[in-house]
Amino acid sequence: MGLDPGSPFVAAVLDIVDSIPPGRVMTYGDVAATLGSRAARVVGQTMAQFGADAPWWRVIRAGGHPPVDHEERALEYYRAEQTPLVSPLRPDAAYRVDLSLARWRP
DNA sequence: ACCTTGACCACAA
DNA sequence: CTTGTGGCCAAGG
Repeated sequence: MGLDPGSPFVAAVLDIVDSIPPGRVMTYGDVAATLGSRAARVVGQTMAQFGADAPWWRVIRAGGHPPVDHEERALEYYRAEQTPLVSPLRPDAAYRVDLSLARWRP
């Protein structure tokens, strides 16, 4: 179940993700919009199924949060790539990427 | 053709 | 911060 692996949409999404430079990010919606689409969810499905060999941590949600259930692994990449983060005000709150600095627009 | 399922999004309360 | 609502779109049943 899932997307067609041969779909042009899938290939296009992965091309864009591969083009995001280290330390920068795009939102799911940004990737879709770059393809002239509003299918942010389908971008998410694409990453879930075919994103393992792509820099998946550079595609995040519109609020700056990394993909659900991948926050810990993503953080390691952000530290290594010097991706600008927004430190939580409260220690228990989730971290976010600083989109105003890190957002990449092709 | 209808319904459900998602690494989603915007907005309101 | 949290929920809820409505919208989006491809794939599969």
